Amino acid sequence: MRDERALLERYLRDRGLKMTRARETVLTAFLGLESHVSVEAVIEAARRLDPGVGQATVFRTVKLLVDAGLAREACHDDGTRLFEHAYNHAHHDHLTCIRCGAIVEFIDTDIERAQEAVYRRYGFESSGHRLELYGVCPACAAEDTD
Amino acid sequence: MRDERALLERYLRDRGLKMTRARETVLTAFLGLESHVSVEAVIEAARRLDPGVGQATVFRTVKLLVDAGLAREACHDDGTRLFEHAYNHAHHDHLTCIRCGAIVEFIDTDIERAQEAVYRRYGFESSGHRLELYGVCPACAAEDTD
DNA sequence: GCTCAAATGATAACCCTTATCAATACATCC
DNA sequence: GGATGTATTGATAAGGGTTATCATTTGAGC
Repeated sequence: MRDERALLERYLRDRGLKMTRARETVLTAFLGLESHVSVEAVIEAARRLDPGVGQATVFRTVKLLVDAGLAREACHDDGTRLFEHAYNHAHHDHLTCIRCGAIVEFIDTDIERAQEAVYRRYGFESSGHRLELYGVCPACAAEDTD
Repeated sequence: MRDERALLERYLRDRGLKMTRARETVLTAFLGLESHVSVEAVIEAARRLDPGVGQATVFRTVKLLVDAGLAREACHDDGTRLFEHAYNHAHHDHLTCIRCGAIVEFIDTDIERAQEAVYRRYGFESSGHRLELYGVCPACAAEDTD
């Protein structure tokens, strides 16, 4: 939390922007939530800390957090964007259960390596990727056989 | 085209739905377009065949095409959904240039294999995945060094 | 052909997100 | 510490893409 705040302050200062109470509230709210949160969830959390926070401000601040490297946009399947922590959270991919929505975060070095090979094959410079695996988790699969 | 039409007809018949002129128009329009089209593009193409087609109908029919296995939803990064052909189009992933938007379709058996290993590791039944690699294509990278 | 449910198209509504703008708060300079 | 000028705020409206509503039309089976 201390680190994140310092990171955001530096990001703002470097661009002539200001550290405000609203931005601090949104940052605290976001850090207190688990992964894969919608902006709406951040709005609710922020208003528990300070009911006066406007939703436009939260949208703007979440975008700032992404630019500052504190948040990262995750999957957005139904038109709603989801965000997750990016600071001190190593890169990972997602394995999602299509029944119950459970999300497993994983990292697989074989996949990463193979992706690098694809970049080389087509002469692209890598700048990131998004991998979502979909399936049925063990618990939901067990229900099917009951 | 004949196959696709037959496929759609069977899909509709099995569900007590009807093959209509509008649905035929949308199917023809969609099949005549290249990969990664927005619904708006399908609307334009459909209205070139039959100006009277309503946009709500195109949205509904594209969804039908997805359910029938003729179309597949591709990436949707800016809030707009994109669709691509799914019939007689082998599974593939996408490598996208973040500068010029060029899209390379590729299939990599190493990645596919490694994904299967991830499913096994977590006990999930596979039901599909989405992989988008982002980078800078050779042409755009060359411009940077000019 | 008749019948009846499904489908259409025009329109309004919906959701998420962004723009507008007067009022306010912040950081800097004195 | 206080004035100054710009960034920021929050309320509201607007925007874009998608979906719901509903009277009218169309299709498939009898």
